[in-house]
Amino acid sequence: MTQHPTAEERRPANDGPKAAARNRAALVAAAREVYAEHGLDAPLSGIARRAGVGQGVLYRHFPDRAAVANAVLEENVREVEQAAAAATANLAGVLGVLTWHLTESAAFIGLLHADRTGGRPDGVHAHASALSDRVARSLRGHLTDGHRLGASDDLMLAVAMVSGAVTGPTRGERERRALAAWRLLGVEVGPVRPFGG
Amino acid sequence: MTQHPTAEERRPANDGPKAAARNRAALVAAAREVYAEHGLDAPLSGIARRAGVGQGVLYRHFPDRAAVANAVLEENVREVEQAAAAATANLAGVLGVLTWHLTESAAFIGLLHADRTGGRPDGVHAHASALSDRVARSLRGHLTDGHRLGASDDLMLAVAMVSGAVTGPTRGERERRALAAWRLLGVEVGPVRPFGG
Amino acid sequence: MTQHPTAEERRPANDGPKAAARNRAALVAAAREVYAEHGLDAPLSGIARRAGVGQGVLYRHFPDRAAVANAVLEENVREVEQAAAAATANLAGVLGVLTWHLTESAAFIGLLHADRTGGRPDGVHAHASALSDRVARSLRGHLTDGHRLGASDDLMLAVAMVSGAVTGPTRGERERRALAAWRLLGVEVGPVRPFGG
Amino acid sequence: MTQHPTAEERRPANDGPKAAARNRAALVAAAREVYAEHGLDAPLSGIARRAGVGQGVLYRHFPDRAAVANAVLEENVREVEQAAAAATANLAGVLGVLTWHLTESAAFIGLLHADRTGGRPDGVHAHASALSDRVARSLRGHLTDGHRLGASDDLMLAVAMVSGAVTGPTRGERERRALAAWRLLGVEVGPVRPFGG
DNA sequence: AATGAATGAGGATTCATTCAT
DNA sequence: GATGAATGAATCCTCATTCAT
Repeated sequence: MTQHPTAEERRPANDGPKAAARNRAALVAAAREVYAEHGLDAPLSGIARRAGVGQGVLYRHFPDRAAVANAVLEENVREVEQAAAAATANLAGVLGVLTWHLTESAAFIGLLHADRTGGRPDGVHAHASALSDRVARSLRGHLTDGHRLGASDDLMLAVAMVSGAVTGPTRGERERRALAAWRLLGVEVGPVRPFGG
Repeated sequence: MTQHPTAEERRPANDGPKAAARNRAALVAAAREVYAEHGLDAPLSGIARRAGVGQGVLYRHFPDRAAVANAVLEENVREVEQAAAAATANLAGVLGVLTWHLTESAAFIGLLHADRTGGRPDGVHAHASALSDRVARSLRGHLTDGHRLGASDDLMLAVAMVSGAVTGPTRGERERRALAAWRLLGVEVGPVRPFGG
Repeated sequence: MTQHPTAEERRPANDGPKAAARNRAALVAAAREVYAEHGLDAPLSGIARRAGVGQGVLYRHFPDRAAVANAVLEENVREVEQAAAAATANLAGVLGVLTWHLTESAAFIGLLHADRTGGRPDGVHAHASALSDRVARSLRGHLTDGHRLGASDDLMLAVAMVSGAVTGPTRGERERRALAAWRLLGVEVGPVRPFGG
Repeated sequence: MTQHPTAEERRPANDGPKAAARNRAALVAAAREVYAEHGLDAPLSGIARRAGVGQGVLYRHFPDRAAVANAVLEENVREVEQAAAAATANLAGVLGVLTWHLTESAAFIGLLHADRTGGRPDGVHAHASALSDRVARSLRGHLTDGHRLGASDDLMLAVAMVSGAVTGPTRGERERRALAAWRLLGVEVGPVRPFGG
């Protein structure tokens, strides 16, 4: 009679190095969802659980809770940068992509509020400032002479304002409010969609 | 089993019932400061400490953490209402007072983001929605025909946008950014000052 | 904001998952002792301390204080059921085992007082009622025709009465009083001993 | 225009020494109710509130929580003593009065469990032992030769057993169970009623 | 490389008790 | 003599983080 391990005995699969990347992606995705549902202060354990991994894995990939938030934001910023770098890019189009991230990602909202003094986990703030700069750089490149938001500072201020407009409402409301906000600012915005979407 | 204070020693002064009102005011003031420094999730113990009272006093005056936040917001809203009710009030003047509160009170920032779904302590949200309505009512009364923000909804959206503009920066920066934000919106705003100030 | 362990120092041993079962058992045993010494309302922290584990471990194994008490009672009831299920079981023998548990386990005393309305932590009561039923079922099976406690209700009432007789006295006294109580009831009881003991 | 204090300004009536006795009685009555509803560990503040007096008054009359419980028990015992001292008293009658107190007073239940080691506020236990002795003395005087519970110890054991029988059930159930318990013990009990009732 | 148990500090909340008025 | 606010210790409970396996 051969013996085979029962389900209870079988150790969780260790898929080797391949799994590492997969786990990291799952964690970032889970974090994005959890942040959307429970805010940036949500327990890390919930993120690990939703990602389907142990707590240890989270710590293997991210040294602390700030690193998790940064990873989520990093993704958003990178997409905006890619949109800005595209051959056919123009300001309206990039703002459309940016607006999409504002409406889809609760964590991204407030990114542009980088100098904030309180309430955010340490480390998030520091990195956020750098990310905010990257967004500013991406937009600045497409700012044409004579644009209503002539100064780069005005442009980022406007982004912060739109961000304020979508803070709070449920996801469904956000796009409507974002577009209304841009309209109040007299700025033309391209279709609200992810880069390449 | 139950408690045994262990402290048969001295006991800090008990200023009697007279102190009640004073303590409540001290708590609200302390909360305002703590919120500004550490955000709405700051430990209640810190608020009590800064107010110079025991933890129990805080709970005597406010049943839960939402009640503390509500008390702080209530003060802000009341001032805006008073400004709106003044005989000589006009929209620009009321917005000036409103803007002052946005720049001075971190807790007030985001009040107009009432429908937010996550991350805020329960109960804050519910009351915030009502407070937001009171602000809307106060402003609406002074909205003149043909104003750039003709619809009341646009007006509150604009307030939320300015709120976004001042979220994050240190206090010194806020007034400058708030005024810049109103300028981008093409809205005239009176002097930024407290009601009666 | 959140936690900062402050303790970059040493850290007690973590015996790994193997310890889980051991810890749970240690907690139940510790709870039994603590209940005996300080009653059902004793602080959970004391139970964790006596079990030699951190507070968190207690909460990992038992969601709330009711669950701890239930786990302790569960053990008592299971032993009675096993005694009743034994091939050679008869009423006197089962009552002997039951009596042993009454005299040894302060938490078990009062289990049969299930409908109590006040003073017990919520949840204990609910489960206690079910446990009481299991005891009743175990005894009923051995109730012979013409027994002095002919009705099953009378039998459980008698158990409650004996329980009352042993409530309070120190452990040494309990067995004596329990036997005296059964004698007053005119019921024959086998040797007072644990099942299999 | 004469002035009269508004309701807000009027200080609570100070009815002088007369009120003292009234307050004490109100506190004991309130304690009895609160104990029945929430158990012996109920907050003292609730007792004061239900008595309609400030917390300070409670502490004026009773030095600590044990004193409150003792005062409640004292009343019960005194009634039993009075029943025992009555000219026409006999054992059945006194047991009827005793039983009434068992069924009516949650605090009285368990009094006869005097040697209990844990869970009760310190000081209750000590006094309870003395009270228990007074009950024993009251009953002993009416124990006739040849009674089923010939020894005084048996008599008090029986009382403890009946006490166990009524611990837990809702008030409505208690009298029924108490009578059933006495029946199982083969003891005749007079009408269950307060002394003089 | 993953798991998930354990630790333990921190923050919330509740009362017993004191005391100025 | 009464009131009820204040104090603050104790307990509950929740996570961030570590680490044996």
